Amino acid sequence: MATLKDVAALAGVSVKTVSNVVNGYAFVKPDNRRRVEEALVATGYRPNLGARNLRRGRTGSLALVVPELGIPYFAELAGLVLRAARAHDWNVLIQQTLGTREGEREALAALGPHVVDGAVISPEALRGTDFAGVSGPLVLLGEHPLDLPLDHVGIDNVEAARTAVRHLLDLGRRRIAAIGAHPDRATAAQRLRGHREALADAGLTGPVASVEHYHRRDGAAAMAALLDSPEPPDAVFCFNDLLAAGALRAAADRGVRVPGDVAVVGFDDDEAGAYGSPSLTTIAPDKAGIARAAVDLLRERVDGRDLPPRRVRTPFRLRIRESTVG
Amino acid sequence: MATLKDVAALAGVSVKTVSNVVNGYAFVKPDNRRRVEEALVATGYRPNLGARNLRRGRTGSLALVVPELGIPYFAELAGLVLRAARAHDWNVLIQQTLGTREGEREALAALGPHVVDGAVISPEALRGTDFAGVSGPLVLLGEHPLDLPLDHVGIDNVEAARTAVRHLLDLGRRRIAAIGAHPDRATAAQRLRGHREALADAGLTGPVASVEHYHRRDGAAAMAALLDSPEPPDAVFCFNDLLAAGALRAAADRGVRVPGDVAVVGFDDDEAGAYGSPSLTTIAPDKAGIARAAVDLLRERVDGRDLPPRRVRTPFRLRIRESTVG
DNA sequence: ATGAAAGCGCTAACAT
DNA sequence: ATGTTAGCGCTTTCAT
Repeated sequence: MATLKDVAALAGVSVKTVSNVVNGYAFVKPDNRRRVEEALVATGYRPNLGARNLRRGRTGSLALVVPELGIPYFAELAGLVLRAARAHDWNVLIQQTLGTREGEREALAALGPHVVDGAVISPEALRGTDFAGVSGPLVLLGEHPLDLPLDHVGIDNVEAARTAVRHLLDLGRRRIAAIGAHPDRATAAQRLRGHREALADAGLTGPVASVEHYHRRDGAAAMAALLDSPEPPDAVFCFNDLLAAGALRAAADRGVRVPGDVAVVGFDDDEAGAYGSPSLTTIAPDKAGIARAAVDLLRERVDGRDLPPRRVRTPFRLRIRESTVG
Repeated sequence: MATLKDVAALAGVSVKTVSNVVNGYAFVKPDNRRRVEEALVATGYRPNLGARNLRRGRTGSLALVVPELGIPYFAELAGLVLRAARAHDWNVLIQQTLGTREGEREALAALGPHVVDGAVISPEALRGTDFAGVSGPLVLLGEHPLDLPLDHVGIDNVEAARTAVRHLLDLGRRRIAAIGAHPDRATAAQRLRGHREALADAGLTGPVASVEHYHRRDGAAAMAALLDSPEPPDAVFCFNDLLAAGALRAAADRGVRVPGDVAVVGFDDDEAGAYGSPSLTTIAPDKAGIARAAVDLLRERVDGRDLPPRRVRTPFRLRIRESTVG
């Protein structure tokens, strides 16, 4: 692999001049420029980004930390972050945490200093203290009770959950369950609160099912238990579309009709939900907006502006489909 | 950020000794070791990986190049590659190509030399000549007619497609369509060939639908056209589960029963297919095996062994579900 | 406008 | 066992 020095030798100039040409510096004698450019192609020179970054003190990469790429919401989000990052000439390095605090701490540790310019992280179970040793700029996805001087971007989960449950109430449903409670996930607490508040406004309460993971399997198990209970619900609000997919399947397995016997609402707007039978009513966050905002925020931080922590609240909408208005 | 030099100064030793401690070199005087370790924690020292890699001539990262993370198969595969790479202390940098030749060439170019130690790439439309300027070790996912001295890992697509179509024939279906033909995708050609051959063995032929993308939308459109044709098929083999999901939806929209009127087989074994109604019969590749093999192969190449190009053929199985044997 | 040389933080060869 | 030093490839003063 040719280095600047090789090129300089071939062109008969100093490395400085070659560097100037490579970096588009304007004032290079035309004759030298030509010779350098020829040497550049002759050697097939490609800059060593590692060396350049070492010198510049930047890495050219950012980290994206998510629970799991197997969860469609995060896969889609990751794709959008990749796209947004490319606009800033950033490479993206992805880490999976599996949604555990341990995994999240490991991820934070693994990308110690100098490996990325900053990180976009979607924490599930992190405590404030876990951020102590963190090096670079950080943007948090989702709302968190963590009172840290960090940028956040995400939707209003409480309001979104309220919207979902109100939709069910408007449809005349009265026994509305929630599936997805989790002891130490911040978003779960918020969505649960939205569920509780919307019901309270109507003078109601509803059963709550906890899950260990946000996977289809867990949604199916929770739904099965709910349907087999003495007082089965006439509607279910699931905290993500995977849980909802499992719930739909459990209903089908029992011959329970959706939405006839029980209406189902999800959260995330995975494309799979739009194509299933019945198609899934869901809360649709603006994922592209989230990805873009997160990367832009990170860029500003990395550029060193000394800004106060910001919270960007992205919009969402309720997409009504067959699982509630078949 | 503390450097080796800072630590050395604080501990009153040379950088070499600190480096020895940091790198777990055995022979350090206990007293010095203790002092260095104290200085290490006192300064909160974290090695500058960029500098270390510059020196070692490695980057500590590998690239994974896939069409799109929005496609569940690639999202899941990416998650598995992430996991496999962690076992080798590799960070993974993901690039999306959107399945176009242009995107694939850009991805190859973007990760010029020095940014990754090597790449795992899942090419769709790449020609042999596009690999000319590639720097490091490369492992190709899927089988490709490209006659390049590169490692490949993937399943036998022709045989897998044959298996899918034979299953349909065994069920008594006689008009078996294929959805997913594409002019310049290597895997499409292979699956098409399997379809054709299995039918030919039974003295049959079947309609073939081309698609532009491998998305649900395209599957739905293709299925709609097939069902509306003068001689609708009694079975459909889709080249991935997304196309199959679209096909199932199109059938449902027309009141066509699956598998009663038309049986559907997919490819990839996305988990969504197992939970849908009807659940989807599909070809299930060993994704974890593919991810592991690819990363292991890359590791050997990076370690500089001068090996001949290898092809690892990973197993697959047919998962029979409701969409063919309701 | 360009060259010489220092230095980013680290590892490894060499010396002691 | 540990210190000294060169050098990975690049950018950037500082001269000229």
